[in-house]
Amino acid sequence: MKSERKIFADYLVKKNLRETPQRGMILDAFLKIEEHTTAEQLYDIVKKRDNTIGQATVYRVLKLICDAGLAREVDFGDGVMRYEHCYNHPHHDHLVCRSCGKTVEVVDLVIEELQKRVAESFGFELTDHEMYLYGICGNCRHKK
Amino acid sequence: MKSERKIFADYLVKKNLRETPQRGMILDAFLKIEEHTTAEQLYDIVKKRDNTIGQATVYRVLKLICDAGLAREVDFGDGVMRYEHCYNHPHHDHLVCRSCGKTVEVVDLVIEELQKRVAESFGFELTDHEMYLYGICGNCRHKK
DNA sequence: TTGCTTCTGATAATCATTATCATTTATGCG
DNA sequence: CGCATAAATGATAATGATTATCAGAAGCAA
Ligand SMILES: [Mn+2]
Ligand SMILES: [Mn+2]
Ligand SMILES: [Zn+2]
Ligand SMILES: [Zn+2]
Repeated sequence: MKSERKIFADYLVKKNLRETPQRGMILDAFLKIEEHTTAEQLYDIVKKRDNTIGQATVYRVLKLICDAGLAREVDFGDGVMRYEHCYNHPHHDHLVCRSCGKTVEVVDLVIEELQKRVAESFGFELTDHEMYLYGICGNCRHKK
Repeated sequence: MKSERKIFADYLVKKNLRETPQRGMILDAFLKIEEHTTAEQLYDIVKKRDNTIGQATVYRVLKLICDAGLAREVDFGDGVMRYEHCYNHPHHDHLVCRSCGKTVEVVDLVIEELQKRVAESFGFELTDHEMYLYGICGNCRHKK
């Protein structure tokens, strides 16, 4: 938490951007949330502290947070972008229940290695990837 | 080609929907395209044959074609949905060049198997998945 | 202060997709 | 064949998340 603020401050300095109350408040609110969050949800939270804040600013700061390496976009394909923590949250993929929407963060090093190899076999140098596994969770299966 | 039309016709009958000139024309145009195509691109093609056709109809028929199992949505994350053939085109994932946009269709049975296992290890029954590998293709690498 | 630049919030614009609705077209029946 | 009913179409408006615009506020440098 301390170091995230430091990273963000350093990023602003490096980019010749200013540290403002809004930027600080939005960053703090984002860091407190452990779930995957939309700009709208973050806006609602920040508004409670300062109801003069504009949602355009939330979108703008969220972009800065991503650029600073503290957040990552997650796209579950429902038309709304979500954001998750990046710092001290190493790369992972997502397992999503088609029935209740529950998500689990997963990582499989063998898959990651094979992805690299597949890319290379076609002459590509892999830079990143997206993998979403969809299914029915145990809970939902037992209900039916 | 013949069998795709048959599948679509059967699907319409099963769902009590009518076979119309527009539906036939849009399906034919879609089947002729081998690339990943947007609704807009398909609309432009169909319009050349019948400039009275509406793009809402293209969207509607594209949805029918998907439901009939002849097309699949592909989301490269650029805000536009693309469609690809499904019939006689077994499941595959996509390798996309971040520089030139070139796409390669790939499939790795080991990865597919591991995906199933990862899901099961969390109590999920895997129904489907999305995997996009992003990188720099050989061409683009040599240019730089 | 005084300029100058950056930030912000309100608002309008964008853009792919969906919804609405009046009109057209197909179908089933007497 | 008319007529009633239902489905399909095309034009158009609406949607909704995100982005652009722009006038005013706030910070900074001299
Ligand atoms: Mn996550
Ligand atoms: Mn494909
Ligand atoms: Zn579930
Ligand atoms: Zn390339």
